[in-house]
Amino acid sequence: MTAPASTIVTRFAPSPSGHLHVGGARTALLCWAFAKGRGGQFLLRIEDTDQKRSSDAASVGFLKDLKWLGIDWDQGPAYEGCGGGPNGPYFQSERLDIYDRELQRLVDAGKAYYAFDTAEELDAKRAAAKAANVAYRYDGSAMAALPKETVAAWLKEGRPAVIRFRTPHGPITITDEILGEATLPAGEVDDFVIRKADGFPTYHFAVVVDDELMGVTHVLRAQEHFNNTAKHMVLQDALGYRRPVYGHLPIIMNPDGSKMSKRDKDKVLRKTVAERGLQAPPAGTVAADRWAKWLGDKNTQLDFDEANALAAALDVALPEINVDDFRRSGYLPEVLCNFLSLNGWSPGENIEKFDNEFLKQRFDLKRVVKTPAKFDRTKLLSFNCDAVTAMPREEFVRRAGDHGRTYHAAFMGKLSPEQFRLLCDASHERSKTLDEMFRSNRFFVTPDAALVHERSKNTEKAMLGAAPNGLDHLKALLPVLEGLGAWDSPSLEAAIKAYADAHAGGQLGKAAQPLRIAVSGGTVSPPIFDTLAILGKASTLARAKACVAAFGG
RNA sequence: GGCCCCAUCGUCUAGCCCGGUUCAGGACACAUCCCUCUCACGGAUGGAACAGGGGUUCGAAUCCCCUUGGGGUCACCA
Repeated sequence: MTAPASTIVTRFAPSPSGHLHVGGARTALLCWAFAKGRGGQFLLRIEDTDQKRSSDAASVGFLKDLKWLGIDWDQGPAYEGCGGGPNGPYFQSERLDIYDRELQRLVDAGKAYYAFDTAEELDAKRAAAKAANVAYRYDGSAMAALPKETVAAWLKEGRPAVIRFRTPHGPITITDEILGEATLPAGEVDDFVIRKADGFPTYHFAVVVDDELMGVTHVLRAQEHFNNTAKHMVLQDALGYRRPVYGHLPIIMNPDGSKMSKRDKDKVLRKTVAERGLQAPPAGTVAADRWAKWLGDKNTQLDFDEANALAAALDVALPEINVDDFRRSGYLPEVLCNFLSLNGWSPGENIEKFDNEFLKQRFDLKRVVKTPAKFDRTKLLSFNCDAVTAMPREEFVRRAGDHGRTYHAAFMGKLSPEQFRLLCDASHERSKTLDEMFRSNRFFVTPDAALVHERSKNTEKAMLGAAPNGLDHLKALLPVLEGLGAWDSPSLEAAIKAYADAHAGGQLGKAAQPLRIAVSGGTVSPPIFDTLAILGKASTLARAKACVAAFGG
């Protein structure tokens, strides 16, 4: 398991708050592809040094999402056959003794010092800098000059203290495989905190220590970390560590250029709630006190489950941000990976449909672009549609079934296996996602008596109007269907086509559309013969009669 | 605002490193038409970009500079 010294080791190091979003997934995927395509190892480390924001549930969520995407890790938290390894623990919160040891080395060498500034003091200085329109930099001259005895005494009396790194004065040049070289002028990096008052290391410190100890050779991460690299480099120098190769990937953004965030979900929900004038939360979605807080404060965000429940109740689609959102919406993991890798990279040669194996073989840093990418869900949907429709029949039945059992249990429970197969066959070629057939075919599982025949512009146009209109045809079709012996798609097709030929001038639509409205309540369904076959004779006739009544026949 | 980075169709991108083979290629989206029992799928066709300005050069999307625009970052968050 231990990697030879020459082996490439990459890592994905998420902080377990919230869910794995597409940006993080892209980083993980590319790290994985880079290492695995070169016979190296891909390592997963959980950066839970922020006690307030980290949770075990979130950690497990990340592992689950990574697994679903097909990204396996050689070292890291143990989960479903992945993980383990000689360099653990892989949760930073379990490595405090290691950080303390390294921290002490820096303090002993005079490369780091205790600082006792209060949050209020620092906030005031930051505010002043902002008011003066200059960049804030910590001035360490007072704390760094504190006599040893004073420090010891203050520590002893329990004053809150952080440890800051004594950043050497001078310009720092970052070398990046994607962006090239960049030099930060002297003074740009101040004496930053490396251990917080709660005893936990800061991100910068933990990252540097762990990357060294875990033998990470290549650090691939998002461009928002680019400036941090300077801090990591000075730390590596001070600790006598090796320097990994860096590559900063372009950030993935919203189509409107804003940073992708879960706030976008709240935006959609707020808009819908306002449009419909909703006063109270739909039952079982959001607790009353949360609802009031959310409505009252635009900065309050619903959590994952609340947002999904509310969206389901309102029947609105939320913009997908997290990997789990895409899964719920019926996207295929292999398609998501494919599309994600195309944000910021391309294999060239006009190739854009490929699997993770191909990505592993072909991914390299030279072809990573430097510009931020706007995430185009429409194109993703098109890719997904191609992959779903290209699936073999059996595979579609299996995967749609899995999806249905996970996200549409009630729907699945109301169809027999045979009905579900027929529905799959009828829906497969028009499915852009695995979720679509469940959302657009609810009428199949609505009890006959509960089906509403809505009087809308479209339905009235199809049913009413000059004779013979849709209602007339529907009435005439009733005895035809009633007299039908075999109730399957071919028999229905033969009978209904014969009717259309004889009574509607061969225009199948004149017969099909009234039937569609009769059984679905609306104007959209799978092909009508399949639809009637799945529904069965009794339901079809009951619904047709109810429809005749609803349209005044 | 300081600092850092970037700049090809609406979007993702190819081409740029090593200037001519490109009046810039692909995909998604869009438009028109066809197919059609609805919705989709599919087929055909079309419009669509080298941010602007200076250089260098016989020649620039490709090299240099400036302007403009965009992004990142400036926490006891990662």
